[in-house]
Amino acid sequence: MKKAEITRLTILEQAFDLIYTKGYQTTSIDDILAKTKVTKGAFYYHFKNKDEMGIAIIQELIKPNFEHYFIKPLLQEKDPSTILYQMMHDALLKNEFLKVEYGCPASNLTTEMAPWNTNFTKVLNELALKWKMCLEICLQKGIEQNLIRKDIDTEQVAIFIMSGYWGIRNLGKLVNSTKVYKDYLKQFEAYLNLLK
Amino acid sequence: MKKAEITRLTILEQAFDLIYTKGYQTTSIDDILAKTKVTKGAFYYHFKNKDEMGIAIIQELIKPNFEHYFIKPLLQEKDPSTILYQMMHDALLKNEFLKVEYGCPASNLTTEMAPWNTNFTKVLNELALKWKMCLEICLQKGIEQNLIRKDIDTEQVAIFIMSGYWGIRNLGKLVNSTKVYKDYLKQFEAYLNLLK
DNA sequence: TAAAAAAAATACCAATTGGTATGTAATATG
DNA sequence: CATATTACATACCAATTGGTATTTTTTTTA
Repeated sequence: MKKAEITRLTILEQAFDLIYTKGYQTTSIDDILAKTKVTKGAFYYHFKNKDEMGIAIIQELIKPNFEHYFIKPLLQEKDPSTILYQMMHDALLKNEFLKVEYGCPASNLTTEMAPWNTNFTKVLNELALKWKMCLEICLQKGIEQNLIRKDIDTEQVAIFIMSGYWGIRNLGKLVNSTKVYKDYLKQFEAYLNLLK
Repeated sequence: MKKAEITRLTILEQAFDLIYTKGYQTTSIDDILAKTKVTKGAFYYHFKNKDEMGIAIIQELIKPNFEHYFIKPLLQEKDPSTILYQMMHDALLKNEFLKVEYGCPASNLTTEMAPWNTNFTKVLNELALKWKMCLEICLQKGIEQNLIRKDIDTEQVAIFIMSGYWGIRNLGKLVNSTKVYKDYLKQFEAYLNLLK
């Protein structure tokens, strides 16, 4: 790996940490420079401006993690309710990338940026849409294999699952404890049984 | 109503609008002054600083609305599943205070402020806790009246309901359409039937 | 190894931020 | 009606913000 690439990646990773813990707007470029020990010249050599860096963080750090924990599991050849429970369980309790006290990075950014920054929202929307689509595909396959009831509306179910995830992340952040995750998972399991 | 009180309330209401639509940090005091046509002297006569105003908005504007839509319905003498569905339905579709494209003000503030402002988080946490408690009380009464299964864990259910609400607010904000609210409500109804 | 291009360092800047100091008008009170 | 207090107005400020211009160092390439 080239030295320049390392610099760039360092900026992205450390900036992600700051933004994830403090929020995008409260993280100043000077904060990032102080943490990375990179100079302003180097920073602006790699990124046109702060927002471009923010988008790069989503694309190059958040997205891969998202693919791993939220998309890949859905493509397995197992029965959907097992898959969905496993996905939720691992996303909440096995993902060391995410910390309960800081919530979900993508959800945080959505809330913070949606009202005034369309670039961020566009990228985040793509992630959400992909997740929804894959959830639906997973459910549809289940229907075809008689593992899921035929009369469910896959879009409705996908939306219900997504909102549950985002919400519990937010609640976890508020109370700062994984206890709520575990409570949530129990009810999620009960809900999934409805689909069979 | 005294003139000074009107000034104060104007600031709170207009500032709420700005913060709800743009976020707390992106709303500057000068923004608020421009919108309200109040001078800086007047502003700082009524509020010690920006954060004190923020807290006042939660206590004096958000909280009453919250009590009306999220607490009061729960105290009715009806069967819980009807109450809960009605509460969710009205909160999402009947509350003109809240707009789909801007999400839930309390949830927005939680996400934005939690990592770095303990004052805000404390007040918001109180709201969340009260909601949870009242949800549990509502369910407990249902159990005693044989309207709700005895074997449910009221805390778990309360947590599941809360996260669903927050999540769907976030999703609504992302896609900017009440369609997801309606989809969500359908599945919420199905989930509530599980409790009977 | 010299020139060119890439990468990084340094110094600077205008705009905005939340907040203060001080002055003045309006209102209440005795 | 005099005085005190409340309510608001104006002008100012230090700190921070994202960003730029310029120079220097490092690396690549011919």
